[in-house]
Amino acid sequence: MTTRKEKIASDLDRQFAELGFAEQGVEALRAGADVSLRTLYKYFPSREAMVVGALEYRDRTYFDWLAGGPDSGVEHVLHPIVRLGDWLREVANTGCLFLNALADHPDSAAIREVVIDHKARLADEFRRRLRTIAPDKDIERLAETLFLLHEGMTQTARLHGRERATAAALRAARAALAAEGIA
Amino acid sequence: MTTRKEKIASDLDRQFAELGFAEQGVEALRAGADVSLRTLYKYFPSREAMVVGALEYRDRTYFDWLAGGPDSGVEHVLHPIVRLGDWLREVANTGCLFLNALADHPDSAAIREVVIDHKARLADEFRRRLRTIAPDKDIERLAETLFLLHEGMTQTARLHGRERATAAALRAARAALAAEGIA
DNA sequence: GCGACGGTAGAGCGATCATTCTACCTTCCT
DNA sequence: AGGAAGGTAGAATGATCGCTCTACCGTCGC
Repeated sequence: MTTRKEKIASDLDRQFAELGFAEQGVEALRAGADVSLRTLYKYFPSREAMVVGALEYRDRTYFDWLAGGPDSGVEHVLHPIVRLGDWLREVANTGCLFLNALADHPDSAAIREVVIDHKARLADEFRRRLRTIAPDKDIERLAETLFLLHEGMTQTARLHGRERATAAALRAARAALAAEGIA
Repeated sequence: MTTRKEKIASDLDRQFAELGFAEQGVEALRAGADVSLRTLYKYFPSREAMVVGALEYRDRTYFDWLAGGPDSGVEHVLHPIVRLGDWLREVANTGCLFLNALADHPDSAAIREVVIDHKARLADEFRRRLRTIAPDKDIERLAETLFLLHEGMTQTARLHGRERATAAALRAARAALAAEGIA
């Protein structure tokens, strides 16, 4: 079931991703979501709430999108990085939506919180997957490395292109796994 | 010799780094640089020019700052990553100034250009250093990987802390070098 | 039929922004 | 001394912003 709020949040997310945060006023967001200003403010009572709503929407859909793929082995661990490559192909390549939001609203505690939550969830995803292939090892350092590669890939894709960034991230990830004696 | 314009550019850079781009109006920039509005506009005739001026200033100083350190071996190659750790300690930890500028002004061709130039120069720095330790190898893939780690480290430092991000980047860089049979 | 309800359109408000302009001051060359 | 050059302070301007408000409309149940 898609609620009306969910539909609007999806439109907001798409607009922020395509056009950035700074250059997108509330009136433009309203037009893009095809609702009246009053209705928009009913569900998101301030511009900041619209940004938070869009980020929360993307947080939800991103982890759904991550599901599937190989369910064991090294490929299972590397799947979020491969999948990020697909994501970067589908959406406009303007870097990480969460970090862009942070850059545009450095003083908003609510936005900072949702960004940190999303990134923490992503780091946990890597830990969870690593434990499936190395249950008796300390995988914390590897999890940090994979997270770093994931972040770097998003930013690098803007400058070096998606394919080269993905390949570099995967190469480095495999080397890091090998260096720790995994796979 | 420090020109007046250079001094103002340095003040702009500091202010953008500490407080971000979005929340810093021209009047605040003027106060921070301790000049009159007219003088500020004389050297930087628009707000966009102020952003470009600050980025160009940082581009210049960053490569000066990078000089020094070990002048051969793997440590020479990894020096930009180590040095980035120092940089992240000195300045406010708000991510990469260049990518933040891009996030805040997605439609400005001038800003996009200076960002891309800076990042290309950084990638070249890694290529140059790699050639000193592996003159007869194809180091392009390694250069891409080191660049990716550098970018990822900046972003990860905001969330995982500077030390852990630096350590993860260095570990992954050494593993990548080893995987390619270097060092 | 009709009133309540939940929606729309869009004008209006106050604040803030980038930019320009006026008026004055200091410094230094001749 | 005098005047040009180049600085200052800060008010004025016009545009834009986030947000609120008024007025109106279609669709229900009864």
